[in-house]
Amino acid sequence: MNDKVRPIDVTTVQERVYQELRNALFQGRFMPGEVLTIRALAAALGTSPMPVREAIQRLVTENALTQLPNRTFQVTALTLENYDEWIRLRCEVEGYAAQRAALRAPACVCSELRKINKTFERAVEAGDSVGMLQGNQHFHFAVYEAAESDALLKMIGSLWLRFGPVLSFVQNVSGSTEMFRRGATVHERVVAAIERRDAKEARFALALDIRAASSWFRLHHFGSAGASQPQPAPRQGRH
Amino acid sequence: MNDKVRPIDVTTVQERVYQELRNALFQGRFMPGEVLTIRALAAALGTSPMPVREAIQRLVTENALTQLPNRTFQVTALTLENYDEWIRLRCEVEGYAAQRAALRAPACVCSELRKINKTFERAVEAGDSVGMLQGNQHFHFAVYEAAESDALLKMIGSLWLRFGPVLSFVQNVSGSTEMFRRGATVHERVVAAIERRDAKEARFALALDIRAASSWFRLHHFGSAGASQPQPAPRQGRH
DNA sequence: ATTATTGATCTGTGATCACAGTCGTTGGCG
DNA sequence: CGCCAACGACTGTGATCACAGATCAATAAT
Repeated sequence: MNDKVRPIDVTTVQERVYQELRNALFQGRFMPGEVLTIRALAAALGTSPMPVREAIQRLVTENALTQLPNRTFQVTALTLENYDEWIRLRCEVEGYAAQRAALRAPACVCSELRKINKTFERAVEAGDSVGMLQGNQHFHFAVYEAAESDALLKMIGSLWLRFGPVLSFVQNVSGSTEMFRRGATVHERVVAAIERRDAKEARFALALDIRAASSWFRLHHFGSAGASQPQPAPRQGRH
Repeated sequence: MNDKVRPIDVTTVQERVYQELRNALFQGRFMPGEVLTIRALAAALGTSPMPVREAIQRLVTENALTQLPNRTFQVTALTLENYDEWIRLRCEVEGYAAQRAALRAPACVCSELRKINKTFERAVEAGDSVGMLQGNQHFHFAVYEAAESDALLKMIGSLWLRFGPVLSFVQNVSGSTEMFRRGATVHERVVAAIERRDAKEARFALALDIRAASSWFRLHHFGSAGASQPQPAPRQGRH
């Protein structure tokens, strides 16, 4: 019977709405601070408000959306005050993931990572801004998947949700090419560290990548004023 | 007019349900693997099913509850396979919080921490098992609050949610007194490190505390061997 | 006596409705 | 001309209902 019909999607409508909103946030299709209404989303998604409100509540729990005192929802806007806070958290958690990947990843993933980074580099040289963002994201998550921890991967995905809207803002800023080009170099450094199982260096290099990109973002997003440099050196975890 | 009436709770019913369930999980009032039904909870809480399902969905996104393929909900049961995974994550994240606390905390919080730890020690010596758990939790979160990061605090709370049910299981295991007594000693080591702003040592000591407690828990919860015993909760779920 | 089937009951899910707030606009009054 | 009040069009929230799938139990058939 398997040759006659194929399995269909049996997931909940609410789950699909959640995934759709998540993807949209990831790809920066929403602006930071943008107001979302349940009914409008329901109409756009072609469902009733019911699944949408549950999906929205889940995103609020993840801090991807914020509920104002008016009880209206908006895409969480990173302020200058808590921007560095989030970046440092990312350095810790994603650095740990890289460290774990260096200890666990089989050798074959390194060539895979290099291939992904090559695609990323091509997008950079071509000036394809959406390709850059996607390539960068693709590389990072390939590393995190190599850490082989569902819990960790989920946590990182939750962290990235808050930066998706920021990306949308940076898409059309000139000068990003140079920044991404340096990023590709650091990526190679990460892969090399994973290849020789140097967990400490993998962690440092990945945190460096985040820190470099974040300071560039901060400069163009908030302006230079008040910009405090994140911690001078990454702290190594002990085991 | 302020002297005639006092402010009342204007939060959403859904929010209150969420907090109530969260507290219940924190305090280990639910068994790992216990099955929860929306209607039963709604009746127990005195509301309609509507706020409950939203609260439950939020807890599912936090991995505090799990939705089976049956689409029924159960309190997430930590298996031997992913137990260590969660513990290592906790060591990283909570260790980072301790490190941050060491760098930021004003001196006055150290005396506060010592006071909390003293209360904890008294509960240990008195053999008050719920007092031990509460005291331990109280101390840890006092440290994490000293890190002064809402995002971090929320993330840690989310991590602890999964260990609440485990605590309920360990409450009536003999020999916990000795374990907690050692914990109080390590707590003191954490405070000392924070006091002299030794971030590295604070991180190490706090991770040590988690690791020591977790290996003790694992021994009594899963048994010494790799064989994981069937979950202590009722029946349900053959999938 | 044992197995298979059917029926009742309970599960989550989605839609719809009612309601109480909030916001913006428009109308009328000073 | 400017300000304020009232109205109307939104918002999220909670309750209720209808329905499909799953579970369990009792009954019927072998």
